Amino acid sequence: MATDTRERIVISAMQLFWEKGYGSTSIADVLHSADINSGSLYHFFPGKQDLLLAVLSLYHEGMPQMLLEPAWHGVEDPIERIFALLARYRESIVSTDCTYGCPIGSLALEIHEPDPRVREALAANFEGWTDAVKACLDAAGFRLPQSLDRRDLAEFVLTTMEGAVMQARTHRDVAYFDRSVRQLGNYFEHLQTQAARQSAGGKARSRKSAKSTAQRKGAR
Amino acid sequence: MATDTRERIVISAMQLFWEKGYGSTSIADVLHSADINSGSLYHFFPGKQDLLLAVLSLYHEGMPQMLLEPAWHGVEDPIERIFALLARYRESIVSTDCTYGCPIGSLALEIHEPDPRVREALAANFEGWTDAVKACLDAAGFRLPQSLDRRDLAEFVLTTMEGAVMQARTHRDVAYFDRSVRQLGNYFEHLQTQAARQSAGGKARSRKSAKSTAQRKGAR
DNA sequence: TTCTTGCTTGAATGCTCAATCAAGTCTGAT
DNA sequence: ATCAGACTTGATTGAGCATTCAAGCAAGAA
Repeated sequence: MATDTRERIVISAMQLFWEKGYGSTSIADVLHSADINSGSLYHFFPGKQDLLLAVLSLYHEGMPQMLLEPAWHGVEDPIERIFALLARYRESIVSTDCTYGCPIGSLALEIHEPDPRVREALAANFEGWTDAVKACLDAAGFRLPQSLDRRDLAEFVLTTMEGAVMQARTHRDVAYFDRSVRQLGNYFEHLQTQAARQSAGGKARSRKSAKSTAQRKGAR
Repeated sequence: MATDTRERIVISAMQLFWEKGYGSTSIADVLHSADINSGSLYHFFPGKQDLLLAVLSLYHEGMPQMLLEPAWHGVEDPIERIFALLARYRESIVSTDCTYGCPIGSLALEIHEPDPRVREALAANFEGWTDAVKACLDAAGFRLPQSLDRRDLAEFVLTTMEGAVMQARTHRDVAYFDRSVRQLGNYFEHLQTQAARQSAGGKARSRKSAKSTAQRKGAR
């Protein structure tokens, strides 16, 4: 069936781009992996780049089912969910012997002169990721300081994940990932004790704590 | 002169790998940029990969002069030096219209099946970077908690830089870099107030604070 | 049955690339 | 002056690449 072929192509490409990168994956690789001929591929996709766009779409649209749901299964606490998400990436690093990393991050750094549509698709993937983390941070409510911008922190979680994956892959050692995540955990603990202190003090002097909410540093 | 040619080749390759990446830079690009013929290049380097190794060596050996000294000129405070280093990367992002990032990070994620020597050269560059940051953290002495592992934090600074650069490049917007660095700054402030609290309390109950030093979480 | 449309086949095209090599030139030592 | 070794020249090779295309197939509509 036609849909089936198209799907096989995209899945094969997704896997190969993850393993070998975009540039090092040839169309012939995809054809072989999906067990089709070049004509079929070019029937569905004008060129290699459009195939990349389809892969990035699949990552974006599949994020809830392919990434978030498995990571969050059985985890309800919003802050735990953030670290469960990071743990999911850890598993993926370990299960590939520290050779593959975050597919989006790898593509983002590999492609130096991206077509605007590719760049936007990459950015949309990052955006979706941080949105998911931000939702957790919002759900954490008063456990985090009110003065804290939750989107900034969500972006920082992504920053940590990507930087940590990069080092683990380069050193072929998950411990590099673990140590960075532990530092992020330490930061979260600091933030939570700060929030606890503020809300404890806030009951005594509620007018002042209201002021500190307005005090947010970075207006976006 | 011979040395001159070799140097021109490596400098050209360094620039091109940064701009276009390793895979997208052809030998012909290097030949044109260095204004030489292929025979000369292959006289000095057995192949393209050896040229990459030479570039990575140059980054590694040139780090003090090419990166640290300019970044730290006029900055003495060790913690300020860390953020001055990050500010240097910020400049480089801005001056390339958010198109280029950290050359080492880009290469680290671009090259998927690296020759062991390439992987080690990349790792050595990261190591050199974190060593430099760790030296700052060591110099910060009691301003940071004694329970804190300074190498872990140094790695976390690199993590932040790489992740922040990646996002700024992908979104073509330095603000992403700035926000992550600001979060790191916030973490540093927390650490410093924690250290201040501990050392203030430590004077009163010095035996207990000695215990908290031994309490370090992550034995490496 | 016949036609149309969506899909498939796989050889062919033309290009780019890393790497090679035989023939040189330049330099400094003897 | 002669020679050796270091370096340079630039055309050439051959492999791999993305993409094209003419020809075919299958299945539902008319």
